[in-house]
Amino acid sequence: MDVELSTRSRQILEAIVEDYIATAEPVGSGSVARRHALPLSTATIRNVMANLEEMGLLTSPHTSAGRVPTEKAYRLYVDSLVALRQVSRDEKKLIIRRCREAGAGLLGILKETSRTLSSLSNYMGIVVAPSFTSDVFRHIEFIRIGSHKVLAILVSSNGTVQNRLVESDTEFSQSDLITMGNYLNELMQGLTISQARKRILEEMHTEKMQYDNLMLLALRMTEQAVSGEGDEIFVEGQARILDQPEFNDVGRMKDVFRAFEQKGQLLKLLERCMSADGVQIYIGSESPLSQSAGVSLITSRFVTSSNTVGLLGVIGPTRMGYSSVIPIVDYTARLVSRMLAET
Amino acid sequence: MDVELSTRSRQILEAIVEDYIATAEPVGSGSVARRHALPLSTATIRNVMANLEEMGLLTSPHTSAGRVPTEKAYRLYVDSLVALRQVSRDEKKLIIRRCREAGAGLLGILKETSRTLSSLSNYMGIVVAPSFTSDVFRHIEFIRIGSHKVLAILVSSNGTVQNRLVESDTEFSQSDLITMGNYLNELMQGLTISQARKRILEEMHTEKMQYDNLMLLALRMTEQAVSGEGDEIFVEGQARILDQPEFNDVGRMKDVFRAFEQKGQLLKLLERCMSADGVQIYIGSESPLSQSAGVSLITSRFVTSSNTVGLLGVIGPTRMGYSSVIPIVDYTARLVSRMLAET
DNA sequence: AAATAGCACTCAACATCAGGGAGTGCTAGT
DNA sequence: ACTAGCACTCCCTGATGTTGAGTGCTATTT
Repeated sequence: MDVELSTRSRQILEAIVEDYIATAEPVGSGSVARRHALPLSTATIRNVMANLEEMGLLTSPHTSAGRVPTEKAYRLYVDSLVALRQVSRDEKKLIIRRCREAGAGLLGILKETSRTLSSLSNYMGIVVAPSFTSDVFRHIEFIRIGSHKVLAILVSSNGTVQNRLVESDTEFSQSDLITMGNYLNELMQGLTISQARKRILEEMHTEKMQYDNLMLLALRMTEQAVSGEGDEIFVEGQARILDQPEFNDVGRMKDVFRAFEQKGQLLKLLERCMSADGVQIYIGSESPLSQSAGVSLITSRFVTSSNTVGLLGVIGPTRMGYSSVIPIVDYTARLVSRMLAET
Repeated sequence: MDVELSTRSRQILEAIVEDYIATAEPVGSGSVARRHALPLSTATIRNVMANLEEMGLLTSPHTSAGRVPTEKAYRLYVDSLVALRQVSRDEKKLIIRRCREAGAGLLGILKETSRTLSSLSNYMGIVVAPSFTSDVFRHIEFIRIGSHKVLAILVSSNGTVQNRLVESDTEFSQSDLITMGNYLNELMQGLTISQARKRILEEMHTEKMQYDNLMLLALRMTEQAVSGEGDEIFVEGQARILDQPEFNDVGRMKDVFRAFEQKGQLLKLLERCMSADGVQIYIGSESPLSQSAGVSLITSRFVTSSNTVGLLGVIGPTRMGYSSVIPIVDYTARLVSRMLAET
């Protein structure tokens, strides 16, 4: 499959990919010769281009138009042609500053980060917060709200707070709530949230519990608090991709926006990206979002102080400025990890 | 300015507005006669239409096209022509069910409500959560997270929880934190969050505080927790308006999406809508979002159990199905208020 | 044999033009 | 006071022609 490519072919392919990324228009032999000052005639370039087309690296929208890179070409480009730009000092500063300024807990930082990613890349920035359930339990607290309402507040190690309003038939005194809290804090000490949940379910079926109404209720309430869906995902800069010429077509635009309507779905798709370390690049149909075609995804994982892992990245058209976006995603992931580690 | 309109003129205007709402296309004298079975010839209708145009209620995009209602016409239509549809039993059921199912605290309900509004109206649903700062303080709690990090958790009467991670130079023991909590709970009892904030600032300058380092720190931390921006606004169903033919134009679409990018801005604009009771209708340039033209806004306030007030509504094109959307917004606001009152 | 120049060919894009039709305004007749 | 009739306007559609960027092939040069 992977035919050997001569240096010249590679040069030309690179030129075409980069031209196309820059202009969004099919690039012809003429433009390549002109813009890249290769010591070759257009005819020669045409020959090479014909080869590349045969190899499935280029297509032409119609006979008398230039060529457009295929996904395979982008893949090749990303794997072995692209010269990654350095993240500039200014960009670094911006990322750091934004991170600092957010400062309202983990989620605040992550939300701001998705903004930053979007504004630096000029595409959509996304951040998937680390799953709450894989974080380590830190503290639970019950606060009496009404006669039959209790607010359960659950804090995990990375400082994320989940709260759940729970109704119950019985009425609790404040001291009941404290007793319950102590008991449960003991019970879940050092476990992850999902382990804690399992432990609670076990405990609920213990014999002694059948007679301790109070504790049984406490367990029930905690179970509810602990079983939060609450995985957060931040998508920012959707309006930005409207500037991309490929989305001038209303139909395509709808596709993209539809895809981002239900974040639940999105979350499931993105989970696949979290398996590997380092920057991951998904081009077009490789991307888990493939339903809405023509979209590429560049992601990297980050870790929190409590060793849970989240995902951040950029979504844009396949025709994306890989050379600058890849380093930005990489740098941002490292930086966020570092920032969170300080916590 | 408000010239008397004959019954016939009003009938015709109503017909035109409704036709245009249904079809999004300039409506001519022919269609009016056909679709609404008026006992009039097209010529007569034409005369009337010419009058209406002169009054600034209609415009024609060009000589040989039909007429399109102006904002003024919509205003008139909404004020005195429209026959409001009843909210159907099914719709009511849906609203209630969605509300029930959400159930994860105030914000959960509101988020779901914005979804519901969007799906029932087929436009964008928006909900502005009641401002946290005007709610009544209920409880504050400090939880030790790291050696120099404390998580301050602030609960208000309607069950909303704000949490803020605070760093400090001093190290606190758990019992310190409890003392602080007790003191502050006492101090802010019965105040609204913004009153509480004022109280704290006063207290910080009290003479006795200058010597009680612990309490001074506690106040500082609380001040941070209390000064949260955290006003939430939910916008749902943005993709839906892409189906509206007026937004087939990419430029206009961009406008709208841009406007919704920074929710902070949006919030400020919407505040204006919260002054009056009942359903508010803003047509085109009347709407606080007027920058992105051609948009109407229908809102109504709702109240929580602790008497703070929020806003909910629908955003759509000026050519909006007022007859069904107005009752939906009205009903939803009432229902949400009722649901929250039960808390 | 590899690179180039030359040339005929293709095809989207743009402009031009005519016919059709929906709609209008006006006038004269009921 | 309404309606019928009619000339007129102007968008829309489709047909037609032209242009130009780009191609593939072939003969020629290096």
